[in-house]
Amino acid sequence: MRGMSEPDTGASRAVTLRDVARLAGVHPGTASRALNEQTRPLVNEATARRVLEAAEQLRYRPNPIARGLKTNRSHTVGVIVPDLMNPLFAAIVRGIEDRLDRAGYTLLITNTDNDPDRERIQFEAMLARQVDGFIAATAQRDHRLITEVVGPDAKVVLVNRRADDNALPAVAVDDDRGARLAVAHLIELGHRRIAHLSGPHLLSTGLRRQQGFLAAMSERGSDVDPKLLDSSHAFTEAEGARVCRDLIGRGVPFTAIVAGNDLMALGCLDALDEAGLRCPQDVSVVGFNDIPFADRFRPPLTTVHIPHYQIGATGGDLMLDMLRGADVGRRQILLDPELVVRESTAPAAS
Amino acid sequence: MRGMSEPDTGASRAVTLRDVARLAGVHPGTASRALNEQTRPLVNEATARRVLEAAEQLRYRPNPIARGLKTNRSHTVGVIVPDLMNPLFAAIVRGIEDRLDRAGYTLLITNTDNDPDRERIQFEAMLARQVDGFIAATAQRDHRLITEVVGPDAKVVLVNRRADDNALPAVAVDDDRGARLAVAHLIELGHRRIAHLSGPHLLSTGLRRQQGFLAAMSERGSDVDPKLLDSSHAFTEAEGARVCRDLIGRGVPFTAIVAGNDLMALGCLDALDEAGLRCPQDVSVVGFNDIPFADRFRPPLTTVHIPHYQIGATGGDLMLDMLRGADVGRRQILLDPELVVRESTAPAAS
DNA sequence: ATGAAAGCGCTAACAG
DNA sequence: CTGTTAGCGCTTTCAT
Repeated sequence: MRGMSEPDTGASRAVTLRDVARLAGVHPGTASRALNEQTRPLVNEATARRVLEAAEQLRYRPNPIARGLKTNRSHTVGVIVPDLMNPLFAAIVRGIEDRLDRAGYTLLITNTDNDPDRERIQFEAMLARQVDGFIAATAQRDHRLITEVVGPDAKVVLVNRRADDNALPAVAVDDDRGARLAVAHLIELGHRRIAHLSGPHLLSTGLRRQQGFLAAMSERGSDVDPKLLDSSHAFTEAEGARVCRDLIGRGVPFTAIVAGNDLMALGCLDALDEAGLRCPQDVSVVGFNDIPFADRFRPPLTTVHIPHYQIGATGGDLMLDMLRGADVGRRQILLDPELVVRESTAPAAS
Repeated sequence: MRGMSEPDTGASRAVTLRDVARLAGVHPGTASRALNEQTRPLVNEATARRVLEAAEQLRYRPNPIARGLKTNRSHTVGVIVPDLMNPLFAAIVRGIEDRLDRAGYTLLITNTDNDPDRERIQFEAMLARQVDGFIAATAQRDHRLITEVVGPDAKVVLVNRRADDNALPAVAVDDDRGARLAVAHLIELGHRRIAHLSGPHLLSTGLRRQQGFLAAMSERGSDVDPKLLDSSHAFTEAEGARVCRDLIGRGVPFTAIVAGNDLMALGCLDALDEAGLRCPQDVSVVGFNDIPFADRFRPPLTTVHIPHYQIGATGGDLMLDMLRGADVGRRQILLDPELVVRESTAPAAS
């Protein structure tokens, strides 16, 4: 009868706790206690050693699935980002991974492409998979979507985003300060007619940067022509190009643009180019985020640097705190942005 | 006694199959059958409907952990890449994710930074987590590391890499053809003294591209000066710069470089710049991969385009085939590269 | 200090 | 067609 095809999962039956226990000549319960850091003190030292050795010898690997079923913890954390192909989020995820991995957690990573439906589905899928917590970089300012799906007392931390009411712990950059940095730089270069093309106002990074921009401009006595203000539907090159084309089409003069982020800045460069305007000779452009390769672009992009990796790492730490049962409340960790001056900005053409 | 702090996993006890069964007035076994596509035909239609409704009403979400423990399948696939921050791999992962997600699989993604120790650890961790299969973009030409760790009959597919003996199913690009495309282009531009700075020869992409380069050169009657050949320790900007500096330092004249990949090409640009050589006026540079933003670089990079997303998607499909029990054997799927001419190449200075 | 036994949530073999 | 039973691999009372 052999040769009958079995389900064949590919693995030659894994060694289980019982195998270890048998080899060590103890009861599985004892083996479990010996193998577990926490409970090891409960067991005779010599016995423990025997169990450890048996485990070693059999190359025993505990099955976290089984453990999770019992303990109701999966040692898994869900990470939800708009798009991994955006180098900003890739970097943030690396930061998260490094911290969580070290603590024995595995990541479930997923992209939403900023589609709320997809986001909801992904949250639910992760919930079903029993993740112990969520780290989200997709959140809208109004975090109801998340809260509704995962419930009020799920462990959630936001990265590179904040909720309006600060109800969710978050690690982000001080967008207001970042925008001010950009404005200050342009003003120093002699620019007065500065446009701001912001990201979607549903996102904290879209709205707050605009608020910072507006505040900085008014504090420096520069009125902002509303015609020099617009916001995109997404933080993408295509959307950056679109709003920039609109801006140019309005015929209102301007000598500089503060873009919602680097990708939008890239779109602006395209639109300017199409219109025969050169950067920085005719129009200066400032981005936001300082994504990898920003220094390689043509021209190298002046932009507001944010500590990508650090945002992720700090977010990971925050999640670990929560996972350990700490009450982080509605902690908001704001990291500092920094202006990086490169070649997409120049003195205003007078 | 209430108020005693319990483990508090954050979730208010999830609704289980028993709850559904109770509400529908059936035995949990029946509920299970009704809920499962596969086994639904086994149960009375009316009963099934009742169960489905109960499930709906309670917002029941099956617990895949528990299911997995029983069925010995986790519906999870491990994805191992060198570095998600490399836009090439981010794109490949998106391709994988789209296919697998659609089929109900969840991804465990991890980076190795090309560290074999880390790679081994990650494979083991995923194995412990009971993944149903592995998709690896990290594999060395000698795949022993993988095979040793996961065993001979684990389900593995390689993406953007191949094993020397073709023992592992793989989705990759025809590196040989890609390299030939690059050489043909340069020769047409009048270049004769062409250098090749390849990636690590431990990786198929490092070696095969070099072989293609060599073959193309000799077929076209151009001898290759061994002094114009070198290989790096990693596919990175830093390594590209290093080998290019070495190349320049050797004092052997050359007018063009075929770089192991785009990142190395970027490093070459840096090294050329340091040496006061301009690209493309003095030296032409061709990359490989056509990573996102390659068209934005200074100068826009002439490079061999490969279908990133498609590699991932096809790899995902291949994995799904295996997961469904198909015998894919040692199938090697080779996708076609395409030369994209931009501004980092120009006619040879005579 | 250790063994016994129950059970996490689910599926599957077996009855009926 | 449906209920019963057992058990996936592990942890955790409860005894002893």
